[in-house]
Amino acid sequence: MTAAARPRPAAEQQPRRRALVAEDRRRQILDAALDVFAERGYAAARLEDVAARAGVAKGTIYLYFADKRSLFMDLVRGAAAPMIERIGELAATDAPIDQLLRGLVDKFQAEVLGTRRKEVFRLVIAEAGRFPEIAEFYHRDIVSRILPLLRDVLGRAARRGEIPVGVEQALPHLFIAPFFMSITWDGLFGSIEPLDTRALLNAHIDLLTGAGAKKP
Amino acid sequence: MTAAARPRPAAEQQPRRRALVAEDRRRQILDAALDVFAERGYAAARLEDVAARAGVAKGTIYLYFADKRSLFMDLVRGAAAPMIERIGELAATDAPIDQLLRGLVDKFQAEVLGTRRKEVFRLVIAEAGRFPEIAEFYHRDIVSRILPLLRDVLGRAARRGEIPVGVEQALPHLFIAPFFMSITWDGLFGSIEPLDTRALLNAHIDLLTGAGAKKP
Amino acid sequence: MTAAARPRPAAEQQPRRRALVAEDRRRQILDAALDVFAERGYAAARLEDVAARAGVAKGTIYLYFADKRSLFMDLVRGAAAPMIERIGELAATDAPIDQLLRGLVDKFQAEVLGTRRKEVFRLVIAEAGRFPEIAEFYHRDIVSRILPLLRDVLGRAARRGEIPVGVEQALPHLFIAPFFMSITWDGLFGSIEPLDTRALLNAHIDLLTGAGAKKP
Amino acid sequence: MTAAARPRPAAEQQPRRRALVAEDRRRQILDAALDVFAERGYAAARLEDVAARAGVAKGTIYLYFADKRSLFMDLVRGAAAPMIERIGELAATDAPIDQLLRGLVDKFQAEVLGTRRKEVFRLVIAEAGRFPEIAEFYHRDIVSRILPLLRDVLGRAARRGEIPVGVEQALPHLFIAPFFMSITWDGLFGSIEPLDTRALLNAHIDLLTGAGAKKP
DNA sequence: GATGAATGAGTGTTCATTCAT
DNA sequence: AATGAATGAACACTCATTCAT
Repeated sequence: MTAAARPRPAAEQQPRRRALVAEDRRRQILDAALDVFAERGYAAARLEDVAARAGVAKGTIYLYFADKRSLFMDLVRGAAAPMIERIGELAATDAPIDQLLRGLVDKFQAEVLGTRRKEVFRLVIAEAGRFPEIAEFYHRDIVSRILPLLRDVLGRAARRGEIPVGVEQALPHLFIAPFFMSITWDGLFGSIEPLDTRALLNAHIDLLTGAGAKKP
Repeated sequence: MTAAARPRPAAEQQPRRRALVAEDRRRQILDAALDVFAERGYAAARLEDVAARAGVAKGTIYLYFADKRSLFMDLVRGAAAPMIERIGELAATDAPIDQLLRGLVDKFQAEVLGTRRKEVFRLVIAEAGRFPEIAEFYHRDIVSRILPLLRDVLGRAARRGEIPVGVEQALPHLFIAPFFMSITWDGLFGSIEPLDTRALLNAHIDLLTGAGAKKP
Repeated sequence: MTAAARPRPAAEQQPRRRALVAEDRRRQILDAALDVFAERGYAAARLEDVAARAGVAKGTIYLYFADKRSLFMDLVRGAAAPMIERIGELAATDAPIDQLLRGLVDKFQAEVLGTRRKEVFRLVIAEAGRFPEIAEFYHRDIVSRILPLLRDVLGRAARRGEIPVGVEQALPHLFIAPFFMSITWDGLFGSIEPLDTRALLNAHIDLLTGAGAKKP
Repeated sequence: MTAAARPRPAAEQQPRRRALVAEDRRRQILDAALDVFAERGYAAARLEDVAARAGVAKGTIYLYFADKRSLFMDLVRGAAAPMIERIGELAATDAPIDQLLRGLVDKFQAEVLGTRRKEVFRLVIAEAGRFPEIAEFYHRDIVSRILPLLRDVLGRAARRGEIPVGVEQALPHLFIAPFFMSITWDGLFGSIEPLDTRALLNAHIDLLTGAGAKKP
C-alpha cells in the first residue's frame, strides 16, 4: 500500500522471504530425516536425532510435519516427484532401442543411483510393508506408468528385430530387475562387494539387444 | 512317538525327550518370530506378540535366545542353513546350461519363493543395514559361494556357445537380479500387481540362452 | 465515538485512543480465555486457542498478561469485581425479609446465572484448589462480606418473627447453598437434567420464610 | 492335581493369592491416584507421581489400567459403587421424616464427608465437564435414584403434615443443596473458614421440619 | 524349566514462553 | 505494538528385559 509504486514493496516481500525460509527449513528437516531413516529404519529412527541433524529443536519438526509418519511419507513422496515428471520423456524419442535403453540407464544413474534418492528407494523397499499408501503411490505413479512405456518401446524394438521376440510380456519386469537389485544390493553388500552398476546395466542391455554375440 | 519304540533306561530317555521338547519350543518361537518380524519389521516387532503367537510366556523366549537381536539373528541364519548345504549340488551336473538354469529356478521356487523363507530373505534385505553381521554372513556363506559357481557354469556355457560371450563378468549378478526382484516385489506390490515369478524367470533364461529368437 | 465529540490536540488524543484499543484487546483476550478455560479447564486450556478465538497472535497475549496463570487470575478477579461493588447495596434497604431475599435472588440471576460470570464461578470452584490466592480473594472480598450481611439481615428478620429462630448461626451458609448448587449442577447435569434455578431459589425462600404452610 | 485331597491345593491357591495381590496393587494405585488427582486436577496430574506414591514403577500402572483416563474413570466409578448399593436402604424405614433425614445426614457424614470419597466427589464436580460419561454415570446411578426416593419420602412427610406443603417439587433438589455445598466449600475455603457441616445439615433439617419455631 | 508381573529407560508429541522481525 | 516461528521441558505411554515364584 504505502510503497505500491516500487517493484518490491516490503509488505509483499516479507512473506515471500518467510516462505523461502520456511521451504528451506522443510528441506533441512527432510534431508536430516533421510539420513536418520536410512541409517536406522523408520521405527528405530528418533525424531530427536532428525532435529539435531537438521539443527533445529525437536518441536520445530512439528511445525512442518504433522507427525513422524507424515515426515516419512512426505520424504518418500517428495523423492518420487521429479521422477514422475520425467517419465513422459522416456519414450518420446524414436531412437534405436539400444540407444534408448542406454539413455534410460544414464538417467537412472544420474537421478537415482548417484543421488540420495537411492536411499529413499531403499527405504521404500524396506518399509513399504508397513505403509500401504506408499506402495500404492509408487505403483500408481511410477511403476504402472513406466511398465507400459517399456512395453511399448520394447514391443516396437521387437517388431523392428532389434530384440528377441517371444519374451515381450515379461520383458518390462525383466528389464527393471537389475535396477531393483542395484538399489538393494548396495544396502546389503555395498561395503563388502560393491556392485558395478553401470557394467551390470550395460551387460543387461547388451544381452537384451544381442550385442553380446553367441560364439558361432 | 519316538520314545515308544523300545524300553530305554529312564535316566537316559529323559534328557533326550527334554532335548526334543526344547528343540520344538525353539522352533515354535522361531516360527512365531518370523510371523511377527515379517509383519512389523525388526524394530517394531514386539516380543510379547512373538510369545503369544508361539504359545509361550514372554520370559520363555529368554530361555532360548539371549535377546531380541539374537532371536532375529538365529532366525535369519537358520533360514539360510538349508540353502547353504545345497549350493554344492548346483554345479555338480554338467547338463546343458538351459536345463541347469531351469533346475535352479525350480529349486528357488521350491525352497524360497514357495516357502516362508522368502519372508526371511525379504527381512534380510530390509534390515541388513542395521545388522552388518547378517550381511556379512549372507555374503560369505551364500552370495560369495553362489556367484563363482554361476560364473563357472555360465563360463562353460559361453565356451560351448550356449550363451552370448562378452558379458560373462556381469552375468552372475545379472542372473540373480530377477531373484532379488521377485523377493522384494512381493512385499511392495504383491497385493496390487502380483508378479508371475515363474514366467519372469523363464523369460530370463530364454533371453539368456537365446531361446527367444530375433526376428530375422 | 468518544473521540469524535471535540477536537483535541492530536498529541493528547493518540495515547487515549491507544489506551482504549489496548483495553479492548485485553477484553477480547479475557473473553476468549473464559471460553477456553471453561471448556477445557485451566491445565488443559491452550493459549493458542485463546489467541485464535481472540483473533490475536499467540505472542500478543504476553503483552497483556504475564503468563497463563496471570491470565487466569485476572479473568477470575475481573469477574468478581462488579459483584464486590454491589454487595454494599444488599442490606441497604429495610424491606421485609421475603422481599429482600427475592431481590437477592433476582440480582444473582441477572448478574451471575444469566451471564458468563456463572462459568467463571464454576471455574473457581473447580480450580481453586490449585490457586490458593483465588480462594483467599473470593473469600475475603465476597464470601466474608456477604455472610455477615446475611447474618445481619436474617437476624433482624428473625427478631421480627419473619423467619424461624434457633437456626440463625447456620442460616447464612444455608441460604447460599442453593446458589452454590445451581452453579455446579449446571456443569454436571445441565445437559441431562437442567435445574430450574428460579423455582429452586423461590422454594428456598418460601421454606425459609414459612410461606409454605404446614398442613394443620 | 497332586494334592487334590487337602483343602487348599497349591495349584489352586497360587492364583488365588495372585488375585489378591493384584487387587491390592490396584487399590494402592487407585489410592495414590486419588491423592494426586485431588491435589492437581486431572490434566495436571502426573502418572509418575501416582506411581511414586503407590510405590510402583510407572509402567506398572499400565498393567492395571489402560491409560490415564481409564485410571480416572475407574477411580471415580469405584468410589460411587458403595453408595449405589445403599441407596435402596434409604427409604426402607418409615420413621418420622425428621429421624429419617437425620439418618441420611449421618450416613453422608460417615460415608462421604468423613472419607476420601469426599475428594472423589469434589473431583467429579470439577472435572465432569470433560468427562461426559462420568456425569451421565453419576446422574443415572446416583442422582436419578436418590431424587425420586427423596421426593417420595418428603411427599409422605408433607401429607403427614411433618413438613410444609407447596414446595414439594423443588424439595429434593433443595434438600441436597447443602450436601453439594459441603463438598465444594471444603475445597474452596476449607483452609480459611472450615464449614461445620453437621451444624449446617442439622439446621437444614430443623428448617425443613419446622423444628426451628417462628417467634410468635 | 516356565511364568508373567514388575521395571524404567526411551520416545513421540504438546504447549507455555521467548524473541527476531 | 504485534506477530508467529522456534524452543525445549514435560509427560503419556511402550516394551525389552529381569526375577521371584
